Amino acid sequence: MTLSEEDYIKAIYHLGKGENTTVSTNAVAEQMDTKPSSVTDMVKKLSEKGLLNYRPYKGVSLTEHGQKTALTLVRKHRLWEVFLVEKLGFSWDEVHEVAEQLEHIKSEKLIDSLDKLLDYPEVDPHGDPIPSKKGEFKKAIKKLLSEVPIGKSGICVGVKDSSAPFLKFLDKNNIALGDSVKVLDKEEFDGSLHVRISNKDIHISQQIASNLYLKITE
Amino acid sequence: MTLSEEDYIKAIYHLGKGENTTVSTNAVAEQMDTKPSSVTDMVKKLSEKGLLNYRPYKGVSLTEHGQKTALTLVRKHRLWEVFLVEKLGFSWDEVHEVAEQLEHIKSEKLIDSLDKLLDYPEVDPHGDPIPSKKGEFKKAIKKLLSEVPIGKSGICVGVKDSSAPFLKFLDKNNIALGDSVKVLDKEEFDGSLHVRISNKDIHISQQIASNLYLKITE
DNA sequence: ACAAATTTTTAGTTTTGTCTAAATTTAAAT
DNA sequence: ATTTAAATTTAGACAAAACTAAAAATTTGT
Repeated sequence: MTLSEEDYIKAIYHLGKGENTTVSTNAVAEQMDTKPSSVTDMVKKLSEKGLLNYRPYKGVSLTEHGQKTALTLVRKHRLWEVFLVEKLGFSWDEVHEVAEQLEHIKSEKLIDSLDKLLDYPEVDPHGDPIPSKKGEFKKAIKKLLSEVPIGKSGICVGVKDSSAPFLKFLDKNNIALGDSVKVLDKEEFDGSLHVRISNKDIHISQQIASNLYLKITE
Repeated sequence: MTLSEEDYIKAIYHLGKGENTTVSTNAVAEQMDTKPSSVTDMVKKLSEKGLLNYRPYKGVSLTEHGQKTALTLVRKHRLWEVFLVEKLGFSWDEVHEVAEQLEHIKSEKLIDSLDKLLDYPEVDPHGDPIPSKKGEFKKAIKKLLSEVPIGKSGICVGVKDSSAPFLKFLDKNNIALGDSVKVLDKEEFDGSLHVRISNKDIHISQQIASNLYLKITE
């Protein structure tokens, strides 16, 4: 598999949102930041290789084999993201670009050892689940803080908005990846929340709450 | 810099043995496992980019800029090798192929953080020195055990021959990377050695001794 | 249902890095 | 000092992956 082929497989996987939906040539072109005609060419090649089901004018979907390939790439990408944050002190918004490169490294032993080093994490720094070696994974274990019901707790696993001002806010309030968060109360009229984060009670606006992802624990 | 360009720079660097010698087109072709005509093309391109000094029929050498680029690549390659051995449990002979891929990852922050994680190592698992961020490094600090004089000590940093039987021998005799070795005595007639490794005295044949590298400490 | 708009494909180029075969330059040998 | 051999370069072609412009198929609006 070339680098470019892998990128197409991943793009098609993500456009199908993990489900195995059929996606359009145009959608792939936009995702890949390329032209539809280029997509047609590549899609033909990949369907000849047995990775895609392609019907002209009708769109593409991943074959079993393509699905497996995509999951392996997602697994690699997300494990590297965990590594960058946990072991090298990268912040959430810095990891993507580097992981995008690292996910193409070919070595099964490398990725299995990395998995072990990181103690088999289940989610990446954005709260997205990491497929197992066999390609299985739990999905949608993360929720926006604003959608967590009163009384429930979770672990802070990611942000939706990774702009500097937002990250600065989190920093100022000592909110970090991995922190345990419990929703104590909600204000009806403005949607703001009272939460407990590492034994401190703080008041959080609706805007903030709708940009912070939790992995629900209880 | 493309992947291929980086590979040429590294090949030319290694052929010049770190010194800035002029190397021939044919030598580069052999090293890169490609044809001399391909080398000519690439070498022209790289000299236009200011990385190589090229005179037709006379060979190539690295410019200042090329030298710097090569050292950065070597630094990345060797740091990744240390990572693979120290953090992921790879053996000496498994690291090269993977490091060959990892060295192309582009992120200064990544490599600096890795350096820190590994506690700023000075040599890679084969005993070769790791250039600093600025491109400085000590050279030739490793010696074959067979060339270490009686009474001197060193740390086991690498092997010349990484065949399975040899590595198995090392394993059986509890010789591992990082072990401290002292040369006690030499037999004149067969070149075999009496050495002390982690408080055990053992007898080592000339063949073995001439395949084991030490970093001399005293 | 049919014309217009949109999407997708085809055909023909381009760039990067490679190759083969032929030509040229340099080095070696008598 | 020629001739021969070896090394190197040039010329022309090819595969991968992209692009542009034009043609064909599909979808949409009325």
